[in-house]
Amino acid sequence: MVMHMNLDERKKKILTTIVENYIESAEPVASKTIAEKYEREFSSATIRNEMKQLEEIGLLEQPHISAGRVPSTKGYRYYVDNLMKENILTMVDIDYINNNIVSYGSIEATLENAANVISKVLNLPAVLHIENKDVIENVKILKVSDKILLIILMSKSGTVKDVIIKITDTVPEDKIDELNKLLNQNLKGTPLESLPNVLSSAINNQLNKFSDILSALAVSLNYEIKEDSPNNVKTDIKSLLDIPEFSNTDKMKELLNILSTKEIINEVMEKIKEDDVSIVIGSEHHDVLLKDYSIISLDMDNLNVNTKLAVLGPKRTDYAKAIATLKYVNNKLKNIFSKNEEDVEGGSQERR
Amino acid sequence: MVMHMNLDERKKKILTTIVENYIESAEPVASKTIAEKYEREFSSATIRNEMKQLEEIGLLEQPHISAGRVPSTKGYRYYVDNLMKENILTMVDIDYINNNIVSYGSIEATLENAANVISKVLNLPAVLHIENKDVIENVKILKVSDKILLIILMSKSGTVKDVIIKITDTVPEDKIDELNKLLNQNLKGTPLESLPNVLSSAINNQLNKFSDILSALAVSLNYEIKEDSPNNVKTDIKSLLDIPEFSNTDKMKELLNILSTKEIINEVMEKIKEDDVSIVIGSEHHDVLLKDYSIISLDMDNLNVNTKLAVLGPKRTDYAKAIATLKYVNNKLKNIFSKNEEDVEGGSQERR
DNA sequence: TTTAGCACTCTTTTTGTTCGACTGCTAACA
DNA sequence: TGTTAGCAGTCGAACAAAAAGAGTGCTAAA
Repeated sequence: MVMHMNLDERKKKILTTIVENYIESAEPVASKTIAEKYEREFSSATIRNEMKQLEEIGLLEQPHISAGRVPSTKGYRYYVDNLMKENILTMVDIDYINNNIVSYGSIEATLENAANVISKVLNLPAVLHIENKDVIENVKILKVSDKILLIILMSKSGTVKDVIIKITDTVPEDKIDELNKLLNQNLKGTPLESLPNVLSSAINNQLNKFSDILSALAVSLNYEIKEDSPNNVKTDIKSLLDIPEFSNTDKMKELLNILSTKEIINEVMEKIKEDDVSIVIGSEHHDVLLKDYSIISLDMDNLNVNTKLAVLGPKRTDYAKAIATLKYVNNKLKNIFSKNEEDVEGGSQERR
Repeated sequence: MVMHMNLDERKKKILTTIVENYIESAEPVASKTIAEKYEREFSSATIRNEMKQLEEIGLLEQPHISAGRVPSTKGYRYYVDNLMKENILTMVDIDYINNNIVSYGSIEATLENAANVISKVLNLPAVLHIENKDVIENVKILKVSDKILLIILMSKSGTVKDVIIKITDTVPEDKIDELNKLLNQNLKGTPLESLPNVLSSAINNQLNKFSDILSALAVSLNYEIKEDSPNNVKTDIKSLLDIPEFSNTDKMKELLNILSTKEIINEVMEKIKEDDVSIVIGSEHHDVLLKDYSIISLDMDNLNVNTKLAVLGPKRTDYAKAIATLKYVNNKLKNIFSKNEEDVEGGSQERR
């Protein structure tokens, strides 16, 4: 995907200026603006000539003949691959991140919070995709009181999920022991994700005499998993409305539509593969609906959880800042998770 | 608040038509439209005379001289108090509600889901306010494994909250028993809401030798409570954008602003008192920011949880449908909760 | 009391005009 | 050969004027 093309220094300068100017202002950039920026190192006429050539090789576009130039998808690509300088986050952003990236109870909650922080810093929607590869190691049933059972699911990696079940009739101790044994046999090695399915098929087969207890368990787990599976999009709509690209209703609807269409987001998330920040710009997307959007994403593996985090914005996104933010947050998260690993990872229970 | 005023039948007819027409179309209603609707039972000129009188008593307004009429706040009020017929929900809506109002694990989850359903049916933002008056009855600590403790909080009403705590150093059995005793002494009778505060002050006093365990508990509870306290607003932004009142960016921002301003929403929620559906229209609100909005709300008490559910819309809201929906959902919820009560209430653990 | 009809008002839509922002090109210049 | 000043040309944005349309209020008559 990396774009090579031999541009002379002046063309690089001009392209850089146009991209960065447009990212900031959302207005097409005129030759005069560039000439002034370089204090008339070259005249606007010269720049016009250069711009024309840049347009011919497809790096720039002109909304209409009497307008300035705007980067094309190829233009952004060239900029991202060759011209962009590393962004240094402002102290404000760094402080915000430092104060807000913290460890919550569970890995999931910690990551959700991180997605929220990223969305706030970049003022763009952040999409979080968590794939929990953890499998169940051990099941424990405790009788809390006469009519309350506690089922504790411990996973291979050491995380714990627990569910409280209220039952109608008292169950004798030995029955509970039996169920405990059976559950261990049936569930050991089951990935957390497929737990509800495995459980419901178990209810229909060997374990049907415990169907009361187990279906209560299934309902509760199902709710949790149902909750998480619609892609986890974090964004502040109010501030999105301030972005010129989304300040009209139709564009806003388009964006919301993209964000709520599982298929689109899933396809995007699945394609994230590299273990670093990756960027897909406008028409580089497979889906035409995304032709005006860019996605900056990060693939990170923490413990047994494969996490993908993506930020969706207009093509005119501050790529450098987005990358810097994702990387910085990622490092913070790595610290948190590795520290937890040392101590004894996690703080408490899996919530939300 | 109920409005009385002697209108003759024809005026009532006309007012009703104007309100209902405007609720449906969002366009000022013209005399001609009304005349046609009644198949020229009376001429448009007659209706114009009537409309003028209705305007004089303050029930109608005219956006400008050559426009039709729009109900004033007083007009809506008169309609709601005297003219409105009971709405019969469509089969589609009833089916949707029947299929989606179900009991989830906890009361909170069930109510949140209900708020979501209401928001979907009415296509308006729904605000949920849960005030849990339940107090802690009993605390139990279980040692799940060497480094994992489970703390179970049972409330007076029988609901259960539990938290898993991972600890660094193994704690001997007798220490745990001691902590358990102390916790019971300290927490019994504490309302769930003030748990984090009580806990953190306990850490600073008698219980400070268990601060490791207790602060982990506090963090986890804090997260939960922090999550819930920003008022629980359920809405689908995408479809809100289709409502004429919110289809421009500024109005949308205003709405989002209202919904995210705790003070406004809290004040509104606190005022909800009657044990039935109540309606506040436009300028009847204390807060001028709400002058273009109406709130239809429901106060329901389930078990130990005082629940208030409000729907916020433009003044041009379909009040009859809103009322019908709230009532219908409320009945469904009452069924669910009373059934749970019988069986053994709840299904499982408190989640989310 | 009702109503037909018309003058009047105000908004919305359309059309026309001007203004300004840029470019592209040409011709001159270094 | 590359650079630049200058100017004609293009197009959008802003503004103004004109026309169309929607409704009312009022008058006068039924």
